[in-house]
Amino acid sequence: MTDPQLVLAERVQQALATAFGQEYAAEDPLIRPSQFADYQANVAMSLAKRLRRAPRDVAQEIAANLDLPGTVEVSGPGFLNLRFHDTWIAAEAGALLTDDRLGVARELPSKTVVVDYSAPNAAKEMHVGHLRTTVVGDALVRVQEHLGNRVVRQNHLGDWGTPFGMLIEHLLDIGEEAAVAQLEAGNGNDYYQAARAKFDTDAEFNRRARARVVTLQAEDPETMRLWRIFMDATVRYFNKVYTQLGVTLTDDDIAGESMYNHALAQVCDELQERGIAEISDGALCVFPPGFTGREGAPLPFMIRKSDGGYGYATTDMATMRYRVQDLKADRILYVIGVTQSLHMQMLFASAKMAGWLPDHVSAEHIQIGSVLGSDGKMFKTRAGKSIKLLELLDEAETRAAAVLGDRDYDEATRTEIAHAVGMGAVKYADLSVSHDSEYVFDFDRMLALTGNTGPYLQYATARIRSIFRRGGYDPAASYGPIVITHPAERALALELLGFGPIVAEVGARNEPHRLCAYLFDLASAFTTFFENCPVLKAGSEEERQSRLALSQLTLRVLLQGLDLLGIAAPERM
RNA sequence: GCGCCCUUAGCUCAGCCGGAUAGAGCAGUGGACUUCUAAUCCACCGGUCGGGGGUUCGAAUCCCUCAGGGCGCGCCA
Repeated sequence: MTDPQLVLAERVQQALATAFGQEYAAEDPLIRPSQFADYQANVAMSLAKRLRRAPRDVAQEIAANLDLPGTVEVSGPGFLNLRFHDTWIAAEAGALLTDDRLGVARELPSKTVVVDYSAPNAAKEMHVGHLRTTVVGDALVRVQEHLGNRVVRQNHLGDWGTPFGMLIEHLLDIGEEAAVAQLEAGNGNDYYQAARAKFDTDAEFNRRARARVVTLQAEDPETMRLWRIFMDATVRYFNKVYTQLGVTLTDDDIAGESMYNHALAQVCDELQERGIAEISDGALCVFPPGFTGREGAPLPFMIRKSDGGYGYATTDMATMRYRVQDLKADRILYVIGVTQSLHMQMLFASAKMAGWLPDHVSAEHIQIGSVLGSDGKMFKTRAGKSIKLLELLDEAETRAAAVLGDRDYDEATRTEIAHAVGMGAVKYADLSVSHDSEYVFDFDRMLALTGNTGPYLQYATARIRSIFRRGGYDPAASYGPIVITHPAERALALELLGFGPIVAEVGARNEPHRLCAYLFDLASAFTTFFENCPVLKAGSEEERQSRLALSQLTLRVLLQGLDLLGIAAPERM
């Protein structure tokens, strides 16, 4: 199976070399999708000036030397309209039938990709934003693994720091059992606020909380026991969210801030000794070049506060070193909110100064945009409180069940479908918009069965399965060969060839929304095919075999694509 | 004050490594159901791509500038 665009690029480059000399063989042929053909090449116009010839002449000359499994025509000021032969498309699509990777190439050489995502903070509210970093991160992880890379998931939990003093004291106040119950139930927010309120108003509690921070830092056994009780209960809640969502994170992927506690002093000492960090106003800071704050003053990346405490900058530096030196990362993806942009830039710059982020390692901040309510502001309830994630997910399933209407399913099947559709809707909404843009959360829109939604794609797979079921065919059996006789068959087959390239692109650019757009286009192409080309009632056995093959391929690509997004597709809807 | 991001159809968003007449979904209007799941489809309507300037054969896309909005900016993480 070959990427159509690559085929065209190679052929056009050959033509360039033949027509204008070997030095043009590596020229980018500027292959782009076209509304007038399958693809177009725009290289003639960009080359015209250098060749001192009219663009149209250049285009003519390329066309004359072009050897294609298709046709070429010069158009407009110098566009090359490229069109494949039907037989070529049919043969390439046919090759997918026996390719269990559906045209997705493995990345060679394989890389080690560390993906930092989800990272809820146990000492802060977990909100819809965490849902998005989790969902997007998990999709990126799935794509990277499918591309053959070694993926190391890192759930950088906020599980350490000064707030844990008051959180532990509050646990003692209300009792371990009550605390665990509250945390497991996902009421960590209420828990935090109760602790906070006492911390702010109750002098005695405040004193205890501060003292508790000290024993925590010293890893006093009893304090550590309490801390573990708190964290275990909290993690059980996180896991509930992950399980319901179908996220691949497990306890093995937890690599929270506490894990780096021991490295912090050494990080600071080393950076100070090497002159990379300096004392400023009593705090130890790195001043990476190019960052300025008020009045042009250099902006500090503070790795030790003046009171000797450490902040997240310190932990992040230790984390970077660990990922590069111990995990042997080739790429590190930080799937973190866009609001952390400046911090990330300073982290990367500081780590480079320290030599902990060498040039051959690529650290990338996958900026996650905020999720907004219908009022265009941060997604909250009317009371201003954050919405609890489990409640939100449950509501998605309830609404999904309602969308299913009165289809004739038994209760268990119904629940199962509602679960898949509800989660698919929520996840697809997070994934189908470019990850760095904000978007407005809207149940009605994400659960719609029409348009670019998860349920629409799931429904598309259910319909295809229905064809096989109705006809008594097995979608896993082999069909074909593929013969193209109708434009809708042609368009569908060509679309199928685009799966491998789009997955590679998503892996390279970390942009799952491109896969969403592709799958939606594919589903649309299938619908057009479905409307125009009877499968079971095809005119001949040959035609039926061909159309079954196209249907089977579409189903497999949709399922594989949805799986890469972390979305399950029910057999029926 | 400094820095980053955003502004594309009534709404929600793509497109932004420059390429032909700027796309999709929803909403609106008009069609298509004795069906391979009509919950799916088709067509139409709808935009001076925030304003202005520049680079270019060609700009939604690159550069400058202005306006409006968001976010961040030494001791929270």
